[in-house]
Amino acid sequence: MTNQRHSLRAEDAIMTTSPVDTGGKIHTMPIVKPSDSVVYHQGDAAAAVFRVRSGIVMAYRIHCDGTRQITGFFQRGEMIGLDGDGVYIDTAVMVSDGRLETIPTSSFLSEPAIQHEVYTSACHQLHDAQELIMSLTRKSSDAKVAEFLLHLARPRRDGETGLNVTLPGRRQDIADYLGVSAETVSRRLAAFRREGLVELPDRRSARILDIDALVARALASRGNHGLDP
Amino acid sequence: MTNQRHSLRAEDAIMTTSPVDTGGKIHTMPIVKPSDSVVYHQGDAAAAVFRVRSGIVMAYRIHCDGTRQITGFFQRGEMIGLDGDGVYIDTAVMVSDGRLETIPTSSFLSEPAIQHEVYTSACHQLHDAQELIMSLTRKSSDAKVAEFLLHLARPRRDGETGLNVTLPGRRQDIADYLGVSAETVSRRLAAFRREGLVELPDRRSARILDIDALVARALASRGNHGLDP
DNA sequence: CGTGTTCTTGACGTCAATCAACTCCAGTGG
DNA sequence: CCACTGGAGTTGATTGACGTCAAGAACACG
Repeated sequence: MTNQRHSLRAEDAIMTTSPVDTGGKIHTMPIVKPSDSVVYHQGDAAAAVFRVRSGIVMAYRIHCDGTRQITGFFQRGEMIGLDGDGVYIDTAVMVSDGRLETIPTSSFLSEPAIQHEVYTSACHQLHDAQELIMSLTRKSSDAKVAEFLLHLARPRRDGETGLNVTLPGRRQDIADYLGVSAETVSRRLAAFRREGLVELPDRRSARILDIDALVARALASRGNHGLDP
Repeated sequence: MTNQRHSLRAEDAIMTTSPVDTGGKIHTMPIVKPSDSVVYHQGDAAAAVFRVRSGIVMAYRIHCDGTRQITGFFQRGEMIGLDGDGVYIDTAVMVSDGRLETIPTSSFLSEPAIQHEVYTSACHQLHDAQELIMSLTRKSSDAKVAEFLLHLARPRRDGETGLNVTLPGRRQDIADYLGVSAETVSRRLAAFRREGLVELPDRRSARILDIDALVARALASRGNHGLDP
């Protein structure tokens, strides 16, 4: 129903799944991954988790009816590839060029410190997933898009009057993350532009002009078009 | 917007937060918790995780606008109270009488086996949260309710022609889990009853009569009322 | 400059929230 | 035993938001 073309170069996955084991040493050197390459596939045996060193990674799952749900965008410092039963629960793809650190699952069975770090990361992601659930079910499409822009702006604020954000993917990618249609994303962005809340210099970037107004839009829940009494 | 009355007896929480530390022994005796009592509160310092021994526990979060999102129902063997930063990320309440095992967080710093078990549980919950995200955003209310009934029936199948499930909470609770209104839950259940898919002996239980038809309804995505070609 | 992809914009239909009655209990007290 | 009460559930009518379909515009590619 959504997009069937996942635009992934499958051959890139080869260099991924082989964990870099530097002769007994557990901590591994970062591997370079080009844009659009697959980090790991949903359902594959989970040999390692990865820590993002640079670039943006997106994780998604394919529904039985072919629709795609993007479960998260990950940046520097975040862990991806967590599993519970030795199998990856989602697919991870590079959205831009970047570097990843490989941490074999065998290593954190022996090293409690690493295990604790991975555990903490899992809890954070659980927290994020629950936040996403709140957003997806209780917010209007308007609020979803507004919140999404603010979420992107949070880590990278330029101290200027406006905030520049690079949109991680096409309209359809954003739509698959927010659980709306691509047309709706387009409509809401256009509305924000018309009202002077954002500028849209090109397809992959946005510039926030009125952050307070955007925050107000992000907080509004279903059918709530103003402030509460 | 949803319900403000959380019907919780706050005084019950007292016996909860004190972890049962039997003189240096880490594994703890189960504590008895009556229905509607609070296991822990969102935002409280996370002193322990809990394993459910009997009864049903529900976890929820309160949105800034007062709406409630139930993040899960937990039964025997499942872990609750996971955190990443020493603070509970949701509130847990007993839906029925039950017993809980208390596992102080301090203990699984020293015991890797426990930590690994908690980590595995965190990953499972992450998996469940992502499944919930898929359901919430891509499915019709019809499919949500059907899937919910099947989810409840999975752990406790009676080998008979019909499957009896006890509904964990009122209509509003189910609604807050599925991200729909209570009226919609009522309507969908009534529709299933009218079509002979389920029986509703009383308010807190359901009996699945035609599980295949229910599965078909659960798989249907938005606007898909029949089979695919 | 042609072709395919991505984005935008409009028209229309549908599903579910909302509001509002009404019913159905469980508990309470006369 | 029955009226009263309040919460839970059901059902109907209405409305709005968003998905879908479709056509066009903007952009990227060779």
